[in-house]
Amino acid sequence: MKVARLHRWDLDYREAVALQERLAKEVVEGPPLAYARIVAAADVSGGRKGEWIAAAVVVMDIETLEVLEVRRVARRATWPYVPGCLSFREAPAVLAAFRQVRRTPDVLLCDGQGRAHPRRFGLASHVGLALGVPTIGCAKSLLVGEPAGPLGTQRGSRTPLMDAGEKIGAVLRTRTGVKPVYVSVGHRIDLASAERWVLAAAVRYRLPEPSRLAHQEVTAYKREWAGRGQT
DNA sequence: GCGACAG
DNA sequence: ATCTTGTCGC
Repeated sequence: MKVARLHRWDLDYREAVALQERLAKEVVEGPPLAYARIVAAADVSGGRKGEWIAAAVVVMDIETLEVLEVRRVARRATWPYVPGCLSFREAPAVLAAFRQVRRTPDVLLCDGQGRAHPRRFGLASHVGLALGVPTIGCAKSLLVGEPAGPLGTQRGSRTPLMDAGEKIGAVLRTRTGVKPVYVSVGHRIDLASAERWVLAAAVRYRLPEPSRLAHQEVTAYKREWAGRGQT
C-alpha cells in the first residue's frame, strides 16, 4: 500500500500536540461503509527495555476468515509511551508494515483510539490519514470520555461515548458478559459503520478476529526478534 | 497540588 | 504494554 509522508516524525511533545491539532482537521468522518470483505488489523509490541518495537499487520477475508497476508516489521522505538501521543511511538512501525501489504483492504482496524482522543486524533486517525483507507479505532480501554448510559450485558449492546458534550465514539459489547471495547472513527467511515464492522469481525472473541491474529503475530515475532539477539 | 492516563 | 501459573467459572 502507498503511505503518504504527512510530516516528519522526529518531533518533541509540544510539536506533536500541535501537529495533532492541525491534522485532526483533515480527518474525514463518514461516509457509511456498507460493504467490506477484506479487513486488515495492525498491532504493536514493545521490547523489554522499550528500545525496539515490532508491528504486525494481518489481512483477512472476513467472510471466510481466511488469512490473506501477514506482514511484520521491527525497528528502533523513537518515543516512549506517552498517553495522548501513542501514534508517535507506534504509527511509524505500523505504516512500515502496511507499506508491504499488497491487497488494499476495504477497512482497517487499529488497536487504539481514533476520534476518542483529547485532540480527536488518536492512532487510528493518524494511520488512516496516512493510508487514505477507511479506518476504525478499536481500543481495549478508555483514554477520554464517558459512557452516555449503562451498557447492556448482551453482545451487541452499546452506548455512545461522550466528551465535552460531543459524541466521540461508542462503548460496544462484542461478547455477552465480557468487558466491552471502545470504538471510534479513525478516518473515512461513520461511527455506525465502525460499530457494525467491529461487531461483525468479533465473531468469537472479545476482539475482532484480524486484531487478535495481529496480536498473536506481533507477539511471536517479538520473541523471534529477541531470540535472534537483536534485543 | 492531585488524579487520570490508548499501548 | 510488560512481568507471569495456576485457577475459578460458564
